Amino acid sequence: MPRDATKEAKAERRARLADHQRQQITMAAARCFAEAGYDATTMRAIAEACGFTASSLYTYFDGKEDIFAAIIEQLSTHATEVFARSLPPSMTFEQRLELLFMRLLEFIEAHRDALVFMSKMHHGCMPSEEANVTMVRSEVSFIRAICDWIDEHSSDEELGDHALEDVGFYVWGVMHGFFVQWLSEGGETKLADKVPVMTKLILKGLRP
Amino acid sequence: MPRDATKEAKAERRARLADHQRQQITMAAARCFAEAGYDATTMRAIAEACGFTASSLYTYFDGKEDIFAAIIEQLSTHATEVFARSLPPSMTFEQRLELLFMRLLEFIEAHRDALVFMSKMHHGCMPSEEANVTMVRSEVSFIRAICDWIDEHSSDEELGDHALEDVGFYVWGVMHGFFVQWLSEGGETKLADKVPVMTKLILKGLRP
Amino acid sequence: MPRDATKEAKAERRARLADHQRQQITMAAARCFAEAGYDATTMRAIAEACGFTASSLYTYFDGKEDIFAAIIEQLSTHATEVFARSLPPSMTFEQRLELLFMRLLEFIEAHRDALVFMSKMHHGCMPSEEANVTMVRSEVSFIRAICDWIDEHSSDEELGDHALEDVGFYVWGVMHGFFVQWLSEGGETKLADKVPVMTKLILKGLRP
Amino acid sequence: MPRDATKEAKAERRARLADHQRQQITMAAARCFAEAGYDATTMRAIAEACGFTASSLYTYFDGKEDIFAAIIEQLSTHATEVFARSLPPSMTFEQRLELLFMRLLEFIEAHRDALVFMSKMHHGCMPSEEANVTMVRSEVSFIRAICDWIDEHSSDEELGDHALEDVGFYVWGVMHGFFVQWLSEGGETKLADKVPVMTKLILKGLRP
DNA sequence: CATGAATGAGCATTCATTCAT
DNA sequence: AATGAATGAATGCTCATTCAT
Repeated sequence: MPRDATKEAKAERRARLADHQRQQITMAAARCFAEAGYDATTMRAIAEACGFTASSLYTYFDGKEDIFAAIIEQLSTHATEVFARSLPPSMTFEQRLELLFMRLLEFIEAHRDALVFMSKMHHGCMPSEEANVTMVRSEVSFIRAICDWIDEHSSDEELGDHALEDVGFYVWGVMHGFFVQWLSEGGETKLADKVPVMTKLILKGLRP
Repeated sequence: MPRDATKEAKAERRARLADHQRQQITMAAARCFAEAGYDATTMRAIAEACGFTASSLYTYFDGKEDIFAAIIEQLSTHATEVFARSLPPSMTFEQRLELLFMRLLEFIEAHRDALVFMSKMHHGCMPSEEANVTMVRSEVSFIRAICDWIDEHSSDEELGDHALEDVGFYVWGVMHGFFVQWLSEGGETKLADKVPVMTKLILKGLRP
Repeated sequence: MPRDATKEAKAERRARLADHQRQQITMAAARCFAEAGYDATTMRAIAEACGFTASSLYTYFDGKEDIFAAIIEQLSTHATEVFARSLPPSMTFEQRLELLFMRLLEFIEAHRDALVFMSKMHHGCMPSEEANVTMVRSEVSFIRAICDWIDEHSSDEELGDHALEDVGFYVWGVMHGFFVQWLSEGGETKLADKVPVMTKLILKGLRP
Repeated sequence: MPRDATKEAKAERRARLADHQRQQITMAAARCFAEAGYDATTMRAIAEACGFTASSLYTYFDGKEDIFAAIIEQLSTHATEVFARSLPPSMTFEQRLELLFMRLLEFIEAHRDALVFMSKMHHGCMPSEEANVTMVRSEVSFIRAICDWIDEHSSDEELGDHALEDVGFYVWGVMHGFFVQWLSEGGETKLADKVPVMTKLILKGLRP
C-alpha cells in the first residue's frame, strides 16, 4: 500500500514540523517573557519574535497561558532529568556535589531565559489558579529535588547537624545567588566556572 | 492670634491624615503587587484593598507608577538605615554578622510584601525606563550594600581567599534561600529564628 | 433701627462682591474657552485663572454650563444694546452704517475672548439641548439683528434688488472676515480702523 | 503563475476594501465632529456611526487624532485642486470669479461636515501641537489661496485701491456668510444658486 | 495552515460635581 | 464663603481571542 505509506510519511513529516514550530514559539516566548514579564508580553510580540502573526500561534497553542505551561513543562522535564542522571558510585560526596553543580549550571545556562522569567514569577502571579499551581510546583519542586538528591547522596555526617530542608534551601540559595551574579554581569561568562567556588563555600563556608 | 493657630493646627492635622492615607495605600499596593505582580494589579484592586475608590487614589498619588515608586523609595530608605546602624566595636566578625542578619531579617519580615514584589520584578519589567532604573538600582544596590558592609567589617582572613563580590552574592543568596523557605511555609514563623543556622552555614558551610 | 440698616448695608456689600466675583469668573472662563474650547477647559483651569479652587466656583454658578450661559447672556445683552443705540436722524445710510460698524467693532474688541469662543461653537456643540438652543439663538439672532437694523435704517434703493436676508448674511460675513483677519494678525491692531474699508466694500464692492 | 495572480488579486481586493472602510470611517467621523465637536465626539460614537465597534477603528487608524488628520488632509488636498483647476483664458475677471465660486461652493457642499467641523476648531483647540499646526495651516491657507488666486487672475483696476489681503478676507468672509446662511436653512437648498448674488455683491456691493 | 479583520472585556486616567468641615 | 477629599461616569486605547477566507 504505497498510498498509506505516503500518507503516513506525510503525517509524520507534518508532526515533526509542528513540533519544531512549537519549539520555535516557546523559545521566542521565553525570551519575551524574560525581557518584559508575562503580562507585558503580548501575543503579537511573541509572534513577531518567531516570524508568525499573532493569530497563527493559536494553531499550535490554546493561548498565552498554554505557551507558558509548555515552557514550564519543558523546564521541569529537563530539570528532572538532570537530577536523575547517574553518578559514579566511587565518588565522594564532594565530588558528586561538584558534578551535580556542573550539570545544573549547564542546564541553567541552556535555559537562561525561561529561568529568568520563572524567577520573576515565583509566587501567585498567574491569571488562572491552575497556572499558579504549575508555577509554584515547578519552583518549589526544584528545591525539593535538591533535598531528595542530597538525602540520597549524603551520609549524616556530611550535613553536620543541619535539617535536610535547611540544607536544600541553603544550596538552592547559593546557586541562585551565583545565577543572579552571572545575570548582573550580562550572562556572557561561563557560569560553570563558578562550580569550585560554590562547592567550597557550601561545604566549608567562608572559613579558610 | 488664635485664628492662625487654629488654621495651622487644622493644616497640620490634615497633613498628618494625608500621610497616613498614603501609608495605607502603599501598604495595600505592596500587598497587591506581591500577590499578582505589577501589571496584573489594577488601580481598582489597590483601591478596594484600602477602602477607597480608584479615582480617590489620585488624590494622593500621580498614578500607578508613583505608588510603585513610593514603595521602592521607602524600602530603599529603610534598607540603607539597617546597613548604617552602628555595631559595638568589641564584637567579633561572627557576632557582627549575626547582628546584621538579625536586623536584616527583621527588616525583611516587616517589608515582606514589598520584597516579594521586588524579587518578582528584578530585571527590566517596568513600563517606564526611569522606573526600571530605580528597580534595578534598588536590588543590585542591596547586594552591593552587603559587599560594602562585609568589606568594612571583615579582615582578609575572614573571607578566606574568596573574592569580595563572590562573598556578597553568596551571603545574599543564602539569605534569599531562607527567605523563600520562610515564604513557602506561609511566612508565619519567626524568620529571625534562622539566624544561627544561617550564620553557621555561611561561616563554616555544611562541614561540622 | 440701626441694626436693620447695618444688615441691609452688609447684604448689599455682599451682593456687590458676589457680582464682582461672578464677573471675574466669567471673564476668566471666556479666556479659557477661547484658548482651549469648551470641552477641553476644565473647571480647575477656570478656577486657577481667577484665583479660586474648582469647588469654590460652585458657590457662584451651578456648574460649567451655567458659566457658559452667563457668558452668552452677557454677550447677548451687550449686543442688543449696540443695535438699540440711537442714531442722529440726519445721517445718510452710509453714515449710519459706518457708525454701526464703529460701535460693533468696539463691542467685538471688548468681547474678543467670548466671541472667539462663540465662533468655535456655533452649531450644536453643547452637551445639553438647552445650551445648544441658547448658543444657536445668540449667533443667529446676531445676524437677525443686523437684518432688522438694515430693514429699519435703509430704504429699498439702498439694498439694490437684494433680499434683506441675503444682505444681512453678507454684512455679517464681511464683518466676520475682518474679525478673522484681525485675529490672525494677533488682535493687536485697532479693529475699528477697518471701518472705512468695510463700509466701502459693502456699499460699492471691489469696483472703483 | 496562477497562484501569484490569485494572491495579488486578493491583496488588491483587500487593499481596496480597506480604503473603502477608511473612507466610511472618516465620513462618519466628520459628521460626528461637526455635530458635537472634537472632544465631545467619542471613538464609540464614531464607531456606531459607521457600524463598527470602537476597537475596530484601530485596525484602520492609529487613534482619534489620526482620523482627524485624515479628514483635514483630504479636505486640504481637494481644496488645493479646486484652486488649481484651469480657467478659459478668454474669460473676464467677473466670469472667472463666478466659475471659481461655482467650483468652491460645490466643494463646500460636498465637504459640508468637515467644513462645519473645521470652522469650529480654528484656533488652538487640538490636543497635540502638531494637530494644531495642521489645523491652523489648513484654515489660514484657504484664505491665502484665495489671495493668491485673486492676485493671479485680476489686474490692479479690478481691486480698486484695496489691499490684496483685505480683498482676500473680504471674499472669504462673504463666502462664509452665505455658507452660514445655507447651514441655518438646513443645508437642503443648492448652495451654488447663490453664486450670482455673491459675485454681484462682491464686485458692486449693495449699490444698484 | 496562515492571517486580516473584528470584538468584548478591561485598564489607567480625567473630570464635573458633591459634601463635610 | 472656601476648600480638600471623594467619587461615578466616561474616555481613549490595548489585547487575547475568534473566525471567515
